[in-house]
Amino acid sequence: MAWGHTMARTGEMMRIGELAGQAGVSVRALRYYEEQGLLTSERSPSDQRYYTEDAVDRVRLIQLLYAAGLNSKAVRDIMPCMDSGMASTSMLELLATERDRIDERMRELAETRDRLTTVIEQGRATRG
Amino acid sequence: MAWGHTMARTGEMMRIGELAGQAGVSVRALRYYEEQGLLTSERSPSDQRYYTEDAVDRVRLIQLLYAAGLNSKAVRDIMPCMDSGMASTSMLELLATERDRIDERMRELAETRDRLTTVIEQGRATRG
DNA sequence: GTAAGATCTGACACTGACGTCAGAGGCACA
DNA sequence: TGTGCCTCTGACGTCAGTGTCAGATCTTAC
Repeated sequence: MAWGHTMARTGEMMRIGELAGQAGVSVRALRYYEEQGLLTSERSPSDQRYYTEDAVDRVRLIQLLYAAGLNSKAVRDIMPCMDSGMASTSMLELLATERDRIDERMRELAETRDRLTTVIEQGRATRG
Repeated sequence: MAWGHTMARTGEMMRIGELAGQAGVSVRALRYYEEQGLLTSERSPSDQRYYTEDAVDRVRLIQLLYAAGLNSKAVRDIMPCMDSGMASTSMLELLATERDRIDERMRELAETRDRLTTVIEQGRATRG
């Protein structure tokens, strides 16, 4: 599976279905991520996408960021620093902003959970 | 503002615009909540909605539950127990399930925040 | 009584992250 | 050389939580 000089790595690469399976997302989602500029792929001469193992972690990170309430644009903006570990001052601000947003969401979640817990305790007490 | 025997409370009531303002949501959202069975209102003879003060907290709770990732149906299902403090066994299970879901979301958020923090620290170290 | 603003009921628009389908082509195995 | 599964692009569908608009009615202030 080496289609010439365009290949980056000679290690085993996987096609989109396998990546989807390993990362626990749909094939459609992966194509969508690529469309949004969050994920890249090598293409075979017949335009089939091929990925390295690294892509699995990357996809999981994307999912984490989505789950944290970031949208495609926000994810696209911060992915470069997540990759490189390098960040300009403005990037650092962006990262800090997103982190603060996550903290805020965690506070809200904690409040909601506490309210649910209260009701649960109350209900258990009521019915012995 | 007493339109007869249908009125529940003689205390001051507010119209939809004021509730929206106090609860920090749009008028449209309030009508949607009612449509979904999450919020009720007294109606004047000319079909204008009137709310008591309690509605403010209720709307905030709805928002909290939405923010926690519950959809309309889930909110509708658990609101009765939130109101009454009473819950059947199956209701308690439902509440516990939702609480566990929230715990899981909090864990994910914590992980994401930690990863962001790592990158931030790294970036700060890199540029002094 | 009249003008201004709030509210009413539909109903269609929109956004984001996909699902789903159609029609065409690729890959592997016999 | 078929056959069965995978993948491709493109495009429309979905779902939730609204935004927005139209046209009518209500309320409030002067």
